Formats: sequence, C-alpha cells, structure tokens
Amino acid sequence: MPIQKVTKEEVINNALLLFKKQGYHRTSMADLAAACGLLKGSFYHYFSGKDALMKEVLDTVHGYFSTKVFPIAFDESLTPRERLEKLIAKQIRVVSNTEGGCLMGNMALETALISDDFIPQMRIFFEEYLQTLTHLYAFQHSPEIAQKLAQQAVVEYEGAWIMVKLTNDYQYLKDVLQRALERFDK
Amino acid sequence: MPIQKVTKEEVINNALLLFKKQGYHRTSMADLAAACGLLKGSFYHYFSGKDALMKEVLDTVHGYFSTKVFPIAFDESLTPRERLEKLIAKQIRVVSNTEGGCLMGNMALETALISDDFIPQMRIFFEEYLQTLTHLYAFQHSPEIAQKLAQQAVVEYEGAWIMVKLTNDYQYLKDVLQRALERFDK
DNA sequence: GTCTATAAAACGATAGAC
DNA sequence: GTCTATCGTTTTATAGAC
Repeated sequence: MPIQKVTKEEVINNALLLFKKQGYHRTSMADLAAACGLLKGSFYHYFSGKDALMKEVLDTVHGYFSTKVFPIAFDESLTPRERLEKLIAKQIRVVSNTEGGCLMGNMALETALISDDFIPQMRIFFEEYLQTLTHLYAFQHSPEIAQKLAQQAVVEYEGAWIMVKLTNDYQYLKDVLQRALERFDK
Repeated sequence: MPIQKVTKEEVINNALLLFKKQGYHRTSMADLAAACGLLKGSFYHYFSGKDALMKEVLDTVHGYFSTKVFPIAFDESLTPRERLEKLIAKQIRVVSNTEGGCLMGNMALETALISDDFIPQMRIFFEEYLQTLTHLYAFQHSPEIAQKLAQQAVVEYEGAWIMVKLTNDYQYLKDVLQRALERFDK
C-alpha cells in the first residue's frame, strides 16, 4: 500500500472548515485539495465530485449533532431546563470553534433556490433540531407553543450568525441562548 | 449615437433579482448580461466589474430602505406601534415580492469572511435598520431594552429567511412580525 | 506482479475582463 | 467576440506496500 497522506475523515474535516468559511461556490476543488496537501486531481480518489463531497460533509455534521448534541435533550440526569441550556450552549461552542458559523444555515441560504441536491439533508437536519427543542419546551408549554418556541430559537440562532459574521460581535449569540432559556420559564 | 437598449437602473434591478436568487459567486456576468438582453462586453460600459455592480446594487437597496421603509418609523400620523407594524410588514412584503430573500443578509453570510469589499455598506445598512427599530421600541422601553429588542427583531427576520428558503413556509416570517409587535407592548 | 494513494497532465467548459 | 485564467473533471503515470 502506498503512503496515505490524509484519511477520508481528515479530508471531510478540512472541507468542512473551508466550506464554512468560504461557502460552497467560492471554494474550489483546488482549495480543498491544497488544504489537505493534495493536488485537485487526487481528490477524486476519495469523492466522485464536489457535490458528493459536500453531501458527505453535511452527513458528518448531521451525524455529530445526532450523537453529541441532540441526545442532550434526553439526558434524564438533568432537568429539562438544564438540558436546554446545555444543548444550545454546546451547539454555540462547537460551531464557534471554527470560522464561518452554521454550515447548514449557510448552505440553505446559498443553495436552496438553485439546487435540489442538498435540500433533503438540510431539511432533515432542521426537522430533527426543531423536534429536539420542541421536546424540551413541551415540558413547560403546550405542544403548539413548544413548537413555536423551538422555531423561534432556531430562527434567532441562524439570524444571529449573520450579524456575528458582519460585526464580529458574539453577543448576538449569547443573547440567543439567554432568551431561549427565558422563554422556557415563560 | 447608439441606441441605449437598457438604462443603468434597469441593469441594477435585473442584477438585484439574480443576486438575490443565485447569490454573488454563483451569478456570472453572462447570467447578468443575458437577464438584461445585453452582450457580456456591453456590461463594462455600465460597470467597471462585478464587484462594482454589486456595490451599486447594495446602494440601491439601501437607498430604497432609506427613503421608503425606514421613514415609516417617523411618520407622526401613526402611533409608534402602528409604525412598527407598517414598517416590518412593508419590508416583508417588498422583500418577498421577488425570489431570494434579503440581499443584505445573503451577502453578509456569503462574503463577510472572504472579502472586505461589501462590509461597509452592509454594516451601515444594518446599523440604520437597528437604529430605526430601536427608536420605535424606545417609546415603550428603556434605551437599552429597546436596542436589544431591535437586535432581536433583525436576527429573527434574517434567520426566518433561511427557514423560508429551505421549507417554502412563509409562516416563519409572519411569526417574526407578530412577535416583534407583541414585544412592543411587552 | 497487483493494488492503490498520489502526482501530473490535460480535458472541455466557463469564469471575469476588455 | 476574444482574451486568459481557472473551474470541475478525467485520464495517465508513478511510486510504494502487499
């Protein structure tokens, strides 16, 4: 076996960083390959194309949230309110850890109207996210109100990233967390 | 004297539609020219380049809001609450009138981290927007609370567009308007 | 020799600019 | 329309591990 410079997981991780920061259309295969120390042609040993790579990146993000973030909502060692705080705080921390904000939101805004390729994955992600928050808010509110509060939290979170990107002021995200908690207690 | 087929204003308007729907990097000069019925080359008679065109588009959007939307907040024939409702409703109606949502938000998310070219214009737009909403909320709240409520309204509005693009469900925007009004009365 | 990760080169298409 | 550069992609070649 020849020497492997990067694993597929590393490629996906590097691609995630670039796609988050630069967006999908602005990021070239050469950019992605260079971030991995490869030439762009070599990239096609791992992926059939740019769109297939993005789909694997989206799957990776989804998988992380499904295993590391959303389950917080069902951790019975915590109160529902503690779970809500831990869940949103963790999401903000994880997503803030690298540049570019929320890949799912970025991609939705960049591609939803010009390509169907990524819509199913993005829709499923946000559906699960909304269901998770609705489950928590339902401890203190009716199902209908809980759903609206979940939608409000997601909408605020995604919008806050736009303002953070523009102003470099992370206070927008801190306020989102605080308000999401205040609305839990009503 | 050659016949001028399209005015500069028409070019800017057509570019606005395309940029809103397809984004900046995905929209080519050929796309823009075709939408105006021009040859690519003719485009550089109007604009020195793609970035200069976008700057004029952003100026046009800013100009529209400065003259047609933001002044609603200072219309003394209406109550402050009526102004708030009219302002947000008008913005939603105007922006929803064509595909693609809010150009300022789209551009902030797409370009803020990879180019300084458009940041000043976008920052000024959102600053004026926040000041306008703060002015209205200040009728019923302290200046500090009013500012936070304004930020919340903007963040919700921009985030709602992400969900609308993804789900085609405009209810997200209607809820933004309703909540912005509820928070006025506290 | 066989397999495979990478390099290298080149494809057609399209980008922005003139 | 024409330019040059670069896009995403494909193909061929090389090099090292079995």
